[in-house]
Amino acid sequence: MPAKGSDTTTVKQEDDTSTSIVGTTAGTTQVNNNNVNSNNLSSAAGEPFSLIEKKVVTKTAVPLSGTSVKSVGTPIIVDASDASSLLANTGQTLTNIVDLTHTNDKQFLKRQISPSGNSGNPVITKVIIKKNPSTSQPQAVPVQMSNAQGQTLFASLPSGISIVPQVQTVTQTSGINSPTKTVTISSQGVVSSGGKTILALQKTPTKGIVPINKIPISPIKTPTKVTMIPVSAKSPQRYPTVYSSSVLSNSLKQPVITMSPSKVIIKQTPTGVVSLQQKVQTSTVKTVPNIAPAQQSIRPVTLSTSNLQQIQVPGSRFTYVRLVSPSPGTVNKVTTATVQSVRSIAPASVQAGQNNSNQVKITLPMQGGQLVTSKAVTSLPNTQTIQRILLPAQPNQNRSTAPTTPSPLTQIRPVPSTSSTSQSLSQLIPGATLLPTGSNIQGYALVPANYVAQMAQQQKGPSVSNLSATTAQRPPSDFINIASSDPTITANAVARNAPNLNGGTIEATGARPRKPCNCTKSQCLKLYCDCFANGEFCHNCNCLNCANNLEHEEERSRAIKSCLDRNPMAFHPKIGKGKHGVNHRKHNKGCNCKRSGCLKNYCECYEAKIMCSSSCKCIGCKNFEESPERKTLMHLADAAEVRVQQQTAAKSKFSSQMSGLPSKPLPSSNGERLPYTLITAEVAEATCACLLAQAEEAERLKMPPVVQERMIIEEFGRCLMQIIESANKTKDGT
DNA sequence: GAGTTTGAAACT
DNA sequence: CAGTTTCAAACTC
Repeated sequence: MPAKGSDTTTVKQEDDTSTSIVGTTAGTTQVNNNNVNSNNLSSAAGEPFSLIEKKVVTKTAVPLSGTSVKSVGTPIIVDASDASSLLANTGQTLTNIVDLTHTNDKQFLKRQISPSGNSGNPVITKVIIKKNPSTSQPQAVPVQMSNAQGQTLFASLPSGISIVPQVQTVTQTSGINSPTKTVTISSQGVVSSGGKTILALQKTPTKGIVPINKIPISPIKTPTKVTMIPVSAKSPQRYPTVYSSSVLSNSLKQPVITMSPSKVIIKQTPTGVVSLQQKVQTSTVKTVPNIAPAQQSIRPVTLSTSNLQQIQVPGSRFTYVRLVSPSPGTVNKVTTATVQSVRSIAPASVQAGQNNSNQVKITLPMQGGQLVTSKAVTSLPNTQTIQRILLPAQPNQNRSTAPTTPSPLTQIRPVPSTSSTSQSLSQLIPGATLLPTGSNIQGYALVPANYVAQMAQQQKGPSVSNLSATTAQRPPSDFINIASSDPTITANAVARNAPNLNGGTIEATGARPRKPCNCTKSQCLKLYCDCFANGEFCHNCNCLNCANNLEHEEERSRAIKSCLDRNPMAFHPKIGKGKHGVNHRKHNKGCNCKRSGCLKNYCECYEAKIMCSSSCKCIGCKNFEESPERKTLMHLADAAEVRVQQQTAAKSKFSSQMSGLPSKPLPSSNGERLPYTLITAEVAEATCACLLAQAEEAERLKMPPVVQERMIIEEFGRCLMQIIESANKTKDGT
């Protein structure tokens, strides 16, 4: 479905991994899929251009359930003029971006380009890197696009970064039996296909394009190269942060895209960095596995002239800067703007002012339809040294049943630790934590994910202003990692993070109850440490000599790299989908149990509540479907769970009954404390008798034990009520 | 809470 | 890749 006014490029493609996402001329992007749960701003799609106000949607595609699309990447905006050199410089090749890697079809790229002689209209060239049909070498395919409206939508970006002010739709024909697929390139250059957000390369705006500032998306040293936006996928599961060794490795050196001869995979790094991962000799865009819908969208980002708060970590040579929303609103609002994710794609829009205005109004859809809007000074000086935009980290999770509660937005941005950064920092997303460029881990920083909620919790609900003030002085230990606050999220370490973390309670802030680690020797920098394995900072843990925090960021980064060197999949979820889909989870690596029969939590499969599979190398496994031992355990577990639930319910009921009563003894007129003074031995005895009678009655009715318990407890509640009533009557003389 | 068991991770 | 060691969680008492 070509967007109105957009050019259409038809691509014949054999691969059918794509569905369609259609953008509009307004720059909004709408996922063309019924499954899309766009909870807000979806109506914005199709909005025509306006000279007064333009909308640019920056978002990732919503995963499309029921499609085969697995990979949802990150829109990457690259200066087309640099594309070739980028490839050359990296010594690698980039071929598969939109999966346009077909080599034998002259129709590979049927371009229907608007007349370039569209006088007065800016002509923008987009470049898609694809495989050269004849040489199989990567090449940049420029696609000219003209703005049908002849309007300038985008102010100038930092040199090299551009936004194509209109959407281009690429229709893919996936072979004879495959339906036509559409790939749409949104106005930000986000190439999306079926929930996949794919790399788009765009040329710097040509003459006539009005500069705009945008969310900083550029490497510090080469401030225009890469934009990374959250990865998403269709699976309802949420999975741990994906660490990419190659990316990390590269990132530790140069902020460049990691590319491979055949594919670029946009992934997340350990620190939540959305990044790219190599994958060789594969023709399809690889899935970032099992990221829940909640993770699939770009977190709402509000550009604002936020207050910048520099955080000087004692003993650290880093200067951290974080943004705090200048809004005098509520904590919730700040939290929303900072860390909240949206379940479905909620397109954020950038509303550009009049041409040449250097203000951009960013409207960001928030969960629940709430919009947070703020104005931002958008001039992004070319001298800015922001190296990379690290967009929201995806929380770690491997439980398919995990609800998609908001996960924290985490952002990592290296910045120079000089005062000159203030201006550019003004565009940072609230909550961002910045690393100085001087760091040899520049390009990475650790973002205080969820810190707002944490602070709210720790500080017993401070106001926003307090939040802001205190944030600046918070020690790094208060910054937690990029992991999710999802109460049910479990992290990468599969088994250990199975369901009932911290007893299954959910923190008051809604943050996931994270089980504190107790590491003593690993400094929490090895995979032994669950926090580390989950891509999280230690926080409120019991570990000794912990280095899994901001204060040891370099060390931590090295450790991550080391882990990835050993095992590139080290930070991948251990539990993946089995052959039969989401409902058949499977331990990717399999367990290796010898003595536990795979029926204890030592076993990662068992702990993850999945059965052992052919991948397992366990001995004496009893964790299979027909295992009587397993069934027995399951029944026991179920019974226990029911019992706990009933007890909880009974407690709750009792509490509600008691809620109307004085919480502490009220002094009576004569100094007595009623009704408590009435609980004499006789009263207690009578109460016991009532309870016994109730127990007998329950037994006579042959109620299940749990029901009997409940009956007795309820009887006890009634007794108490009677006692209290009697006390009150006595007190009142009635 | 201390000690033991267990299996993944790390190491050789 | 296999064997061994280290480690921290799970478990037992």
